[in-house]
Amino acid sequence: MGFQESLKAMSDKTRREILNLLKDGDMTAGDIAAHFSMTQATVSHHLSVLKGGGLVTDRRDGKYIFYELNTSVIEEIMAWLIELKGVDKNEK
Amino acid sequence: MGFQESLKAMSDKTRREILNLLKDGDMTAGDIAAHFSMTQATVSHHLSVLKGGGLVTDRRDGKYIFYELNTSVIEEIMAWLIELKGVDKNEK
DNA sequence: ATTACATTTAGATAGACATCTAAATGAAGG
DNA sequence: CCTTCATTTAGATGTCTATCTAAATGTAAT
Repeated sequence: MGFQESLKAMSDKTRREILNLLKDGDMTAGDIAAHFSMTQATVSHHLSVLKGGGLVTDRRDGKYIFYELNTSVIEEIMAWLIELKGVDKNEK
Repeated sequence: MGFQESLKAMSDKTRREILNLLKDGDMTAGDIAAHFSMTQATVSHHLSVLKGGGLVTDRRDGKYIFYELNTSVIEEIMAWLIELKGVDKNEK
């Protein structure tokens, strides 16, 4: 699980929408899938890509599997972007 | 040119390396290509994807074409990430 | 004009990916 | 245990993408 996988995971529209959903609190796989018009299997695939990129974690609670945003990876990406923008070259 | 294209552009390792190169100042297509072991044509393709995502701009100067980082798109992405991290749910 | 140099475009190919249907796993309740 | 519900896994398919070689474009210098 590295940068590559995290950014690949974020680069899909459906997956970004999943992240936006999760922003407001944990959700079950079923509830997440209900927000989309694609198959549950497809959404499950997207969830596993997000998990592979470290952007979400999952936990089982009885019959349900809850997904949760993992913000630490988001911070890593932000750190890279800040570094990329860098100190303005004209400032020195 | 939208979010989708910007993030897709960033989600490739080679292209991220190009962005990192450009961080330290503008470069010609040839100089950029020289940093990689792939064909100049392939690097040119990556540059056009980065351009499509608004992450770089290009300008011709005589024989050479210079590429330059465009930081405004980077800021847009950062804004989304900040929004995504959001106010900590436990804080309310 | 002709040659040389810098870069892109065209066309092809192999591998990756989003999506689907159908089958498998795993947990809870009768 | 057997059924039902929640979710994932397997296998297939069409589309997208990274890469290559070869050809085209654009610019400068002779």
